[in-house]
Amino acid sequence: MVRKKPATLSDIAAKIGVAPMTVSRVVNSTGYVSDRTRERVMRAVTEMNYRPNGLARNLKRQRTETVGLVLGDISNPYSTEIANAVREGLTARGFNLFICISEHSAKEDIAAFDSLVDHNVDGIIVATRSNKEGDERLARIADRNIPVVVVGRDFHHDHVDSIAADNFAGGFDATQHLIDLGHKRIAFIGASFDNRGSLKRLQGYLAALTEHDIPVDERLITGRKETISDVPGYSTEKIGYEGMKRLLSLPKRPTAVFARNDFTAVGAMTAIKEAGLSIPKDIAVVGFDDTPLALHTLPPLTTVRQPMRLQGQLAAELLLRRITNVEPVDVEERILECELIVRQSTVA
Amino acid sequence: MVRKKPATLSDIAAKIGVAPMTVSRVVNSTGYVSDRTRERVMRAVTEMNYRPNGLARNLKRQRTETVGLVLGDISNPYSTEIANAVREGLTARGFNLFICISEHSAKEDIAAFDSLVDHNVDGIIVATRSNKEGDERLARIADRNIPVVVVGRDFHHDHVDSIAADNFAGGFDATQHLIDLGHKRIAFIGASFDNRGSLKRLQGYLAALTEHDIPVDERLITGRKETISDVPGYSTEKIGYEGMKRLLSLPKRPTAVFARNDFTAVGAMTAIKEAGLSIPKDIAVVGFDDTPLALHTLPPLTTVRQPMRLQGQLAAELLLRRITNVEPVDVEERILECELIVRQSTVA
DNA sequence: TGATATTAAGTTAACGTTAACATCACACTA
DNA sequence: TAGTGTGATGTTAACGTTAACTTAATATCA
Repeated sequence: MVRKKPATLSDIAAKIGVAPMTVSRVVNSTGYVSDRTRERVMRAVTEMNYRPNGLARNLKRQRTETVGLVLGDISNPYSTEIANAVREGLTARGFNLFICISEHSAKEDIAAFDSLVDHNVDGIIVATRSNKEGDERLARIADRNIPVVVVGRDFHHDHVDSIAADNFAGGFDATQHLIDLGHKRIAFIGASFDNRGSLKRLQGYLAALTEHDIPVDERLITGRKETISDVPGYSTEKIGYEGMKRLLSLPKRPTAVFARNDFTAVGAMTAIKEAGLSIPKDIAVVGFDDTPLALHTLPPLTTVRQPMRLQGQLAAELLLRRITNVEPVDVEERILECELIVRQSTVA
Repeated sequence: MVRKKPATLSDIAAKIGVAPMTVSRVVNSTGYVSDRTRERVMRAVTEMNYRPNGLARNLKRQRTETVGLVLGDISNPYSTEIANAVREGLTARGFNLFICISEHSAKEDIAAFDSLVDHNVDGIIVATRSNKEGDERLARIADRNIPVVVVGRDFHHDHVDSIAADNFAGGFDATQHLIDLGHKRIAFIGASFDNRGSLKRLQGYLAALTEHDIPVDERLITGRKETISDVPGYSTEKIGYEGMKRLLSLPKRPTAVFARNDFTAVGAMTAIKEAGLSIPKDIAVVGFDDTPLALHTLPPLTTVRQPMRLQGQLAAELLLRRITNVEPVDVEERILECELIVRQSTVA
């Protein structure tokens, strides 16, 4: 498309017969400029629809006042809440936020990192799941002393802060709650047994069973076997629904299910109700995340609340600390507590 | 924080005793470079952890291969789906996507536009709701011949393409469907009567009633009176729940409700079930958007599907057309059809 | 064998801005 | 009246890259 060249500082300067520097001073409200000159410049700026070229400005200034946030699948409340909290923390301090999406693939993770680095953002917050190539690139970025903070990602580096919810404890508590209610056959929906290496919620579930000498029955752990390229990365209603169907067809069905997240729990609940069973009498259900939805299921969903906003706030705070501090700062690795919210899907 | 200066082209060049241009050629795989030199450069690049400075490169090249997307509240499937579709369309063509969030306030809208323009993005897709100041700024940006496409935003400009779902027809069809089923007292949840000026779904509802000579009862239209600064902008389960409660307490309650979106519908369904009423026998429910959730409510939700992905795809396509085309292009203003999906929340 | 390509570099001058310094006029002070 | 301050500008040289041009060596061909 024919794009007439946008006006530059020099264009304005030439038009009214002053030095570009004078225009720069007006535009940035720095240094001395007489009222008369200022006004003439202003008029020209408006007339020519001038906007400073950010690239040139940032190149010269060596900072962009912009932060990048890399999210996986954005269609889940976790990403969303974090993004909002990060944004609030940053805009309050005058920083812009650019969000990049990488649908949980290493390649896209890297592409996102690179495009942010290429735009010279002042720092990066990463909230995608860990993967080998991505971690390597991230380490290289951190090596270059670009401030990086990871959220909910298993990544460690000399000067990368990390924040995560205590998913293990959350999974443990959820399962413990069901055990306390007398359940022995407790299912897990949302991942396969093979994911136990990386999925903390599943680990918590397994640990709780073990602690109470309840044997682990692999048939009770159901859900897509997760790979990094799964899209969406977030476990869905569909997975919950189908997983529950499978569980219901077992010779001896579970009396309780712990779903990996609320969406999955909702899908499971649908399957349970369709089978004509009652919640929690026949089968108790626990979710995870305490999304707004959890209040509006029938019955309302018992779930584990993770402090999503807090994670975002902290991420913004720690990143700004790194960006602003002249002195090197110590690494912070925070694990935040989760809270079991008991509702009627487990106790009538 | 102590940030040791990142290596530049010249640093590499100095280190191995060649001209910066030669390094540039290696890095960009352009022009002629001997194998020996190439290899030496490559080694130095790795050794010094060199990455080209995107600001400088883009400043020189006068393009960034980056597109900005401005979303309102990202915590709703509409934003999410559009973002994903846009992203797909762009990455396929080698463009990066930066997403900015503006919680539906004019101020933040403008801040987002500005920060994108400042980073010299090659084009902008705007999917936030219309507001006066924002529209003005957007017009100024379009005046500068920066490619702009709006999605679901009521904005018209000589060279800004626009895309939207036919929300009016969707609202009409949903209401028509309920009328066809014999309903006379049909409520609308999710906005107030005062929003009829801007809310197409509500207009469709009103038009359908009028066409069938059903008098409009303002008490049956309930929901937050919307202002631009509402956060989140998306109508929620809570609003649906509370709205339905109000409707149920009316002397003569409705026999059907059309909810502004699926979330609102889910909230309404909870309220209906809590009141011991049956869906659809006592009260029929229609939602809007056909989110994944709609399949997993009980009963499954009748809803209006709007082509979210398509909107995103088209937006990417039209924007790329503007970015790529050397010739001026005609304005495209597309209104996409919606589709009524009938499920058991209206017909048993 | 000279003419013409091809390969492999180097040089120069921007892209648009601003930090740092320089200049000059004028007012004020001792 | 010289000395100092300060207000209002201008000048220069980067920031890191690359397009466009130049140079020089080597290869190819009639």
